[in-house]
This record gives sequence, C-alpha cells and structure tokens, in this order.
Amino acid sequence: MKKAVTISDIAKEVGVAPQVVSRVLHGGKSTASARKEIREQIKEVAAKRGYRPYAAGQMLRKGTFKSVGILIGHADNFLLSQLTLAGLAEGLAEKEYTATLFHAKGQSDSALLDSRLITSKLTDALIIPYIRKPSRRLISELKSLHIPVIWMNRRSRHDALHMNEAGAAEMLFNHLIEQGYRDIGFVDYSGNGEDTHTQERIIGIEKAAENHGVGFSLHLDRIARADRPAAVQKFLDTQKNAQALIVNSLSAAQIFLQTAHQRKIRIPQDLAIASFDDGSHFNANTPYITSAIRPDFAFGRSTADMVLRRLEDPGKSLPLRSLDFELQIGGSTREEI
Amino acid sequence: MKKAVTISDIAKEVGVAPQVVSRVLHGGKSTASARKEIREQIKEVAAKRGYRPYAAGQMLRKGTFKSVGILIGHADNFLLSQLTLAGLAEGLAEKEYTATLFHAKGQSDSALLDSRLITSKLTDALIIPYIRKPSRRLISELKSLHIPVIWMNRRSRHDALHMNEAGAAEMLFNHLIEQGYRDIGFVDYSGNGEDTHTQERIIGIEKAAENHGVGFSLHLDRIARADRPAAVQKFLDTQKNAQALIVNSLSAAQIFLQTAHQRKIRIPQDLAIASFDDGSHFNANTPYITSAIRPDFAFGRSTADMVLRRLEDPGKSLPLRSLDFELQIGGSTREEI
DNA sequence: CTGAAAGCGCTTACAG
DNA sequence: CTGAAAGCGCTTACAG
Repeated sequence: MKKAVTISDIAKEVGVAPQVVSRVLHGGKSTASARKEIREQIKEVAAKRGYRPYAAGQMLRKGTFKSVGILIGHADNFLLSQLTLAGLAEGLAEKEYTATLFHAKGQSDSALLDSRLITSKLTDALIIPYIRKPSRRLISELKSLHIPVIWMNRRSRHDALHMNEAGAAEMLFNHLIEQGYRDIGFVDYSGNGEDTHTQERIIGIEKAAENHGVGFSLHLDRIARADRPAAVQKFLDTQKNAQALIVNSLSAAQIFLQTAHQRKIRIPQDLAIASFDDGSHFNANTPYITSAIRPDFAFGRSTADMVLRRLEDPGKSLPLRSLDFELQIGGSTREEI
Repeated sequence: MKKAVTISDIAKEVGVAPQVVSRVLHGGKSTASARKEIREQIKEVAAKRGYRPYAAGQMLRKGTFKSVGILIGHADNFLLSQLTLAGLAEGLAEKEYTATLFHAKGQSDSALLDSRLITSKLTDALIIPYIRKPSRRLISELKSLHIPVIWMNRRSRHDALHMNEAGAAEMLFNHLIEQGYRDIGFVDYSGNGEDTHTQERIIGIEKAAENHGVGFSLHLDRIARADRPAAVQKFLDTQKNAQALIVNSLSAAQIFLQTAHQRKIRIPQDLAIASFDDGSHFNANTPYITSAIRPDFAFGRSTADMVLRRLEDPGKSLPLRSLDFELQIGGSTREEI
C-alpha cells in the first residue's frame, strides 16, 4: 500500500502553507483563497499526484460525517428493496452523503446497544426501515444518540414516511366500481388482518365503499402458504356471489387466478382480481393482475430528501410524508381489447 | 445537541491521564493497563456518563475505518436483495465492521470518479455487486484506490463470488430425469440466452444431458413480457412432444403454468415445469413450481466472510467462491402425495 | 492574499 | 502500572 498524498505534500511541492491548499481545494466560494496563479498550481499538483482528502481528518475537525446510518436487523423485521436502496443512495449522493448500514443483533431490545453505531458516533442521522413496532428501549436508546431519526414504514406523526396503503386499497376499490363490479370482497390470508398495513387497507376500502354507497365483504384469516390452494378452492365453492376480489398479497392473488383457470372460471367476467405489488410481479401472470404498485424507488428518494432536510435544520422535526401507489390495470379486472 | 463525552472527560473525573482510559476501554488484552481499582472506576464512569468512542479520532490515529464500501449504481446494474444485504451486514458486524453504500452516478465510465469514495478515503475494502461487465476505466479507478475489491455476481478468477448457475440447471435436469422425463427443454424469453448466467445454465444442462446420455432442446428468444402469453400459447401448440421444461425465469414459468391450466394440460403428467427462484415466489403458485433456490442470505454472509478474510491478509487475493442453489421440489414436476 | 497556531479525539511508542 | 509527548489530516479563527 503506497502512502497516500496529503494536503501537506501538495503544500510542500507548491511552496505554500497547508492551509492555503485546504482553502483552495475545499474552501467553497470564499474569495480570499489565493491568487489565481497559486490556485491553479495547487489544483494541478493535486490532480497530478492523485490527492484525495482523508475524510477522518475532516470529520474530526468539523464534527460532521456526511453520512447517514441505516439500522438493519433480522431480515424479517425490515423492508428495504433494492430499488428503495438505489433511490436512497442516489438522493443522498446529491448532497455528498453516503449511507452506512448498521447491523442490530437480535430483533428486539438489545437492538442498538450491540451495534457499532451506539458505541462510536459515526453518522449525522439515522434511518430506520423496521416494520414492527419499536420497543421502548430502542426508542430511548435512539434518543440518547442525539441525532435526527427518520422512520420508514411507520405512521408516526413526525419524522416518518409511509406508503399510502389506505389510498392504494381505495384506488383498487374505485377501479372495480368503475368497471361495474358491485360485490367486492377483501381477502387476507397472511395474518387475520393484524398487520398495520392490512388495517390501513381495510380503512381505505371502508371509505371507498361509503363514498359509493355500496357494501363489501371481509375475509380475514391466517392460512399457511401450503394450505392456501385448498382455502381458495373452498372460497370459490362457498362464496359464489363474489364478483370481484381485492387480495392482500400478489402471491395469494396468483393462487386465486390459477385456481380460477383450473376451474374454468372466466377472468374477469366471472371473477375480477386485484392486488398489491412492487411492480415486478403483477405482469408475470396471464392475464396481468391489476395491482396497486408500491413506489419503491420514489420511497428511497423521498427518504433521502427528508433526512437531508432534517439535517439542514436539526432542531425542527418534519411532518409524516405519505407516498401514493400507482394503479396498473391488467386483464384480471378489465376485459382486454 | 449536548456536548459528547470524551476520553479526557472521563480521565479528569477519575483523576488519571487520558491514555489510561484509552487503554482500559479499548486496550484489548494487554495486561499492563491499570490496576484493578482504577480499571473498574474508569469503566463505571464511562458507563455512567454514556461515553461512546468517537470513531473519527480512532480512524485518524489508526488509519483504519472498520468499514467496507458497497458500490451501488443504477438499479438495473446491480443485484443486492434484502436477504443478501442482511447476511452481509450480519457477517461484517461480527468483526465490528459496517458497510457503507456509495452511489456511483451514471452507469458506465464516470462511475467511481463521481462518488465520494474516490474523493475521500473512507473504507478498508470495496464490494461490487454489479451485474454487467465493468468498464476498463472502472477497473483502473479501482486499482488507484489501493484497497481490496471483492466482486459479487462475477466469475473472475480471484476475489469474486458467484452463484453456481450451471450447478443449479444441472440439478433441475437431474431431478427431471429422475422423475422419468426424457424430452426436456430449456426456455429463455429474456434475452436470447445472452446473459452470462443464462449461458452458465445452458452449460449445466449440456453437462447433465451428456452424463445421462439423453438429448435436450433449447428455446432461446427475446420476448417482451406483454407478448409472452401468446408465445407460450404458440409454444404449446407446436412443441407437443415436450414433456418437461426448465424455464429460465420464474415469471415465465408462471405463464406456462397458467396457460397449461387454461388449456387443461395436466401438470405434471402432461407437462413438467421447473425454474429458478429466490425462495419467496415459487410457492405462490398452485402447484408449487419446482425451483432451484438462490441462497441469497448465505451469499451475503459468504461475501462478508471473504472481505474480512481478505482484510486480514491484504496482500493475498482469494480464489473464486461458488455458491450452490437448493432444490425445492413442487407439484409442477412430481405428482403430489 | 498568506502563514503560524491550535485543536478536533484518539492511540502508540517511550520514559519513568 | 502510569504519565507526558507526539501526531494521524484537516480546517477555523487569527494575525499579519
């Protein structure tokens, strides 16, 4: 490993003091930096010798890191798709920030204590993509860090973002009404309707139904993946009056679609199916399954934006930000042309 | 923002020199640290005042960051699932390393130059999850960083990991043979068989076919998602002799499954279907689609392991590491019991 | 416009 | 076992 070039090396070569080099190279717009001749010489030498500032020195001096932390725990307690990650990194990069992943051992209480984050100050702010409700202990540990904290996937009043699940369900419901369906059901096999986002979706459906003055039916259950085909069979045997279904996960929606195919139930004439997706799976079906698409990339960008804004004005917390889904209409709810 | 507690603060309170505090708190196993009495007092005060070491100071002094960079570009040029990320962060955390995401603007040449990584030394090593072949310029820029570089998703001889795609295809082929199928076809609609991983899969199939002394057919094409249902219809019209298909993506496999359902083709008696998956989608079908499952989490762990090993011995590069898929058998290739 | 000083927090020799 | 010194690379006042 070759010894790296420092500001002093350049200063020596040009024949000025290190401070001058610092000002010229990183001084920003301050006019009083150096006279043109020297400035150009410094830049030239820096480029020639491949000078790269040593961030640790800057950090130590400035007390700022230009880095935002992301707290990651067990894989089933956070949600951070590749697209969201890309959006986040892109947004942060525009202000020269990087993102640092901190692994929190265990799922619950000792979460933060074990991570290097709490032992060594390393970031200017922290992003938390947890799905589950944070423990009191985590919250108090976070407070002790004295840095801004932004929550993804959480409907807190301040410093949080969330996907507009209610709006997504409402949008699907409205679409089905528009297509002429009246007996609309909502099916959840993933957890008895207990998840926060499922509850929000149900609220959206209630609201849409009220707006249109129509009814709807809820079918909430917890059924293991392996047992879903049988559950769907039974559903189609007994719920003959259902015209249209909003299925809470695309994977369950696929089971409905495939079972309907096998039973020669016509899609969408006999049964319409709509669901929720990240945009990469709804169209891996024939016909496409009409879906509310999660704005993953925009979610990342928006998170970055929020963190940066928060860092500009550290004292002031920001109101909850809500991201809308996008409707993708497929042959599962509208007859193809 | 309250002023943070430093080593000197603790030293003052206990009445010793800062060095003593440093040795006691971070000295490792060196016996000659301080006498027991003082040691305990220091630890007590540190805990009481919530001391956290300031990493920038350590970095500057030690010249090491305890941080590994991950280079992220445009979302379609890298592959980093949430599970891989979790495995990576978990593995690094065991040695107290964190991972820092660096965004590379643009896709190709200016990749690294624009990122903060190349401008400020911040990491001890770099992980690159790019899918496409890196440009010469990127490679030379990486060399100029003088830190170890580990490639994910690339079959380079050294300092790289890759998924054993050939082995995965071979495994599926063997399974189909075992189930008694003889006319086995490989279908790719995603790019004429041009992708590296597709080519490797074909090699695996060739090898397995040779081992068993049987033939196979290749159906390579580039068909947009919207046109795949029609392509599948046509395929099933014309290729009546195909007994079993290995489909290059699960999304295309689903189209085959659903079209077969609609046409009353029996799965798996008339047609067996096998594919590749990350483990979360193959079972969102009825029947489950037999798949070679990518070991995403293990991939992350293995990458972490490789980087850490490389950092222990910076001079020595490591041989390519290959990760095996896992076979998940579903009703699409074997009649369910 | 330019230079000398001081210090961010930490740890590694070195001398007692 | 303990303390005083020195310095990692950088930037911010301050004085010329």
